[in-house]
Amino acid sequence: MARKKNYEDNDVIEKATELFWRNGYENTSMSLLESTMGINKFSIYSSFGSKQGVFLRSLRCYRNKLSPVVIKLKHSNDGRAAIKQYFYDCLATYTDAICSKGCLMTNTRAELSSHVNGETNAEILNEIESFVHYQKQLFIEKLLADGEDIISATKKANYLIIAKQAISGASKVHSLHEINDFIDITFSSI
Amino acid sequence: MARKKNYEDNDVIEKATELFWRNGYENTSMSLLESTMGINKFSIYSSFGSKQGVFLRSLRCYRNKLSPVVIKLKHSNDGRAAIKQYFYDCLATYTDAICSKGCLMTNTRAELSSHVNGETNAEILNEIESFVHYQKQLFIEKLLADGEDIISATKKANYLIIAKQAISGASKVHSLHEINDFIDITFSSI
DNA sequence: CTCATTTCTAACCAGTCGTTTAGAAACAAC
DNA sequence: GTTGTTTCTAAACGACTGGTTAGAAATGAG
Repeated sequence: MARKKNYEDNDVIEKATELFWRNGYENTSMSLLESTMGINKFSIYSSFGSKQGVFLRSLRCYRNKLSPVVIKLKHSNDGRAAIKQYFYDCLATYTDAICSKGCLMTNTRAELSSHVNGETNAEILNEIESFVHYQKQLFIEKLLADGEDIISATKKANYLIIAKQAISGASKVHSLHEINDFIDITFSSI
Repeated sequence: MARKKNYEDNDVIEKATELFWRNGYENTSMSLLESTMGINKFSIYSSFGSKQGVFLRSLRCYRNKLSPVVIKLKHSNDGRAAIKQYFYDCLATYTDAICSKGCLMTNTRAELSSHVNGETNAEILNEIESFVHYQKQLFIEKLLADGEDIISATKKANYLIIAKQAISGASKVHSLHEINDFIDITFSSI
């Protein structure tokens, strides 16, 4: 029984996600969020509470973007070949027409983990950590299905987790050629 | 024929380096630099011109810290075993009593390469890029000495450059155990 | 239409950012 | 001791930060 708001939460979060993805958390200001989301600070704060609230919703939005690729890996029967394909699929999501933005979660973990103001960002980092853990379990699952024993599957999963993070970072500063070299050799060794 | 300044440039830069290394460029404010370097803003600006000036001197200071490790690699005759040792040596410099700060150059490249205000930071990024290039040439040199042909040596050097950057990032969020798994498998495949 | 409720605009908050500057303090040459 | 030069302290600069708020505008219920 009152005025209706003229925007959809999911629509404006979609735009915020793109912005955080490109700029990082700290380097995305509220005024930049205002202009990009197309609503002003009052609306942002009344809908999402805080800058961190916007970011948490953006993280969820990002995971949704990623989920088809993750599901494809989960349901695949190709063992480590499926993991290699997963690497390529993820790499494709990092890159748009202009440049590579890397992985939003990997970027954010690198950005926030060094800060000492840990308490404030703990919720964000927990979300990311739990995804990384899920991803690692998927890797182990695929390696076991490929005939690996649990010891070496775990060791190789540790390797692959770090290698996948490397691709996120490298996609921003290296050529596609160099990254393909990296993926090739990464999977030639496991 | 005037007042003498009561600090040594190299001494205060040493402290600034530690600070940038731990916090990153953007997250190190001038007032934090003031208190850590032990001199006030006037002195900082008259000695180093700007925040970026302080950082460029800090980068040089960091390279000096790293140089014995690089020289050790350069003069070694152990081929890829020397590169593996170089990885361990670098990893050791990333970690102090409290935590791992990663590699200052790798951290900085990741932090600044995404910003669109590229012009301002171009000088910093150029310095870093030239070091990465030199490092890659060293890797190629060692692989060639190990009997590799130039094509595969180059491909493997691309792989190693990205792997080494991965260690910098991973050292901040993964256990030493996981990183050792990573280095082991990295060198088992080349 | 009236009225209560919600969303909107736009100004404002205190705090911090990198940088500058006026003036006091210290020093070397005379 | 005076003078000229440099370094120091400390306050201030405008621009920006994340966040708040008063009041106008819009809406649905009676």
